[in-house]
Amino acid sequence: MGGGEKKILDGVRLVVIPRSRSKVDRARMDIWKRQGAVLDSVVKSPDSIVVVARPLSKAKFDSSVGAKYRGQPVVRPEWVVDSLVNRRLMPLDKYQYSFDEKKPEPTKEPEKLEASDPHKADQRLVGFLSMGARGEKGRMGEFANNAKVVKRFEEAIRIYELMQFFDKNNAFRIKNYRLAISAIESLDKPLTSAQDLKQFGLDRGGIAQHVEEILQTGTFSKLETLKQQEMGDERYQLMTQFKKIYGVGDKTAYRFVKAGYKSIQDIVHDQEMYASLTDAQKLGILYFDEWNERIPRTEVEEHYNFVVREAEEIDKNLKVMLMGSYRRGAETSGDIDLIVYTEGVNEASQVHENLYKLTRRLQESGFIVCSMTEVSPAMHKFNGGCKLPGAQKCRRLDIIGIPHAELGASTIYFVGNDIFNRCLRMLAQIKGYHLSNKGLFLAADKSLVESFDERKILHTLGLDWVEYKHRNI
DNA sequence: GGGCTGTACTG
DNA sequence: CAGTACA
DNA sequence: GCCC
Repeated sequence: MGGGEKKILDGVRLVVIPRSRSKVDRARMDIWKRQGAVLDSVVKSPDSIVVVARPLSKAKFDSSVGAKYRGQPVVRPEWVVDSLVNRRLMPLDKYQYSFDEKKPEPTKEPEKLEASDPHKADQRLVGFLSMGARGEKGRMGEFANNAKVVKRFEEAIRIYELMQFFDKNNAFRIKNYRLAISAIESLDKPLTSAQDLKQFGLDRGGIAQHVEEILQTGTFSKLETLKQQEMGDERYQLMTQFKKIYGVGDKTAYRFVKAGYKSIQDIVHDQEMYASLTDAQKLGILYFDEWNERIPRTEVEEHYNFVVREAEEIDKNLKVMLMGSYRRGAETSGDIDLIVYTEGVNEASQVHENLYKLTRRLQESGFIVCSMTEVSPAMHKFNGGCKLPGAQKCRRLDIIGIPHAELGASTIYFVGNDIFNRCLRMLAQIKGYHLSNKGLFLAADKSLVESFDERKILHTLGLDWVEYKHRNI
């Protein structure tokens, strides 16, 4: 994060209509402001540019912009986005908003990217996304404060996660603590005050206060309160235990706690309750121990090699790739994540059928021992369990079948981690795109920008390549 | 007070 | 549709 | 927790 580069929108007055307070719109306008734009609610100057953020009728337009409208340029938001991406103001006429269009016609590709400088993007998100690309984490001693704050926040997260089963939803609080942790971990210098987190926008607000408290007093009063609450509440420990059963989320775990169960045995012994469980949950109980064990990296590779050999027997062009935490370099994984595709095959029915063929073959060979999803010629994905020949342990196996053309977007999705994906999707939204496992699309008309080339997807979002091992955010 | 990522499957 | 899962 |  260098700073001090010229602001692309310096002095540009924008009137954005309709006014919206959605998170995405806000984040987007924050970026514009940081790039020097002045945002007005009404036209205040002959130079004002009216940005129509969403399709709008002429009547609405007239009432929004009001009497002060003097024939200013009226453009689609892509004008601003493209100007930022290209680091210069784009010609307005190409981006004219017109009321009659059914779909507001967006620019196809955001032209050629002249520079891919994360600076122009939401600094906070990009800061997190480039985590790990930074300096060595040597000089451990100097970073004691960083570690201390991270540890406290992690403890708080753990307790908030327990509490949200019973009380209100802490998910977004938890998310923000996680983002703060990522920010601190990406810092290339010792943490001495919340000011050090300015580049992430965390130099004021609740998180900043907590950071200051921990740095100055070594204590974190909020955490102490949380610990008090956790202690002496057996329900929390039980919830955590029950939620480790595959297929059991918070609602079901809460049901178990309400029923007074103290162990998984209690669930099985209650015939009525057991009968009410889904097949997946019953498997989750059956394989409780094995599925909560970590799988060594080398064993993940053995499973992969087995599947690859079977796939080759079906069709030389049937490709299998290892995804998930393995791809991020983890020494152990919770499950085995595979993508399968067939060279040159994009048609949905064929994609599904090829996944079906592979799954059937793996079932017949005895590798797949159980399944949580229906195995049919129309399957999109497989979730189940597998065992290597002669092995004792059943491992969780996920396979998704994808059109070859979607390899890049699918890889982003399936390599993860989840937080990385969420940041990326958020960043996409802010920049007027929509990112899913199927591809990167323009938000305006859902037209495909890129799905095959992972690099291109990141690049279009203003990011340089992010190594898989740096996606653990 | 309300929103906060996006998709697929089960029952 | 709610619940759960996947990243 | 953060932002409007």
